[in-house]
Amino acid sequence: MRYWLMKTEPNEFSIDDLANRPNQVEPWDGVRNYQARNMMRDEMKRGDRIFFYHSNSRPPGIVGIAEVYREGYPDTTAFNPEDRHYDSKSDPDAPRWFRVDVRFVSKFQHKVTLDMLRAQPDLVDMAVLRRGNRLSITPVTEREWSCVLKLADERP
DNA sequence: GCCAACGTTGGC
DNA sequence: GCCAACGTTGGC
Repeated sequence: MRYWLMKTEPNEFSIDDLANRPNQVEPWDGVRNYQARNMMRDEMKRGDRIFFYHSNSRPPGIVGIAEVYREGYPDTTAFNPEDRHYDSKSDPDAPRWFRVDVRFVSKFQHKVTLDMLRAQPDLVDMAVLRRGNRLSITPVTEREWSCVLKLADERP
């Protein structure tokens, strides 16, 4: 099993939105970046765990855990001209964009903030913390995963 | 609202 | 294939 981190703006889609969905499942669509597409299409497997990260939030940070519920399949929002993520170059016969479905697992008592992550020596190499990183999906190592879980627990 | 970082686009 | 222009991301 692998670990991931997925970013979302909570005013667009938050962990509470996910928890309130029927079956607590939601398709992660609208991603229009090839690196993120490749991870969803090729690498993310059912049962993989996901840190749910709120960006453009005060403060930004990890708010809980989700899991991959359905593995990569075509993102049909790319075919819909009415959709804000419409891409005329995505052909239904050869889809350009993919999504996974994610399922809610748990919400932290307290957000593990970006500042807390940056203060951890064990997390200096964490992909999401790399300077200038804008990828909305990044891999997380097992070591990083348990370090963040510890931070979530330690918080009073 | 600002702006640094970075991906994408398109002219050449 | 280069690179300037442009758009987006996301912290601050």
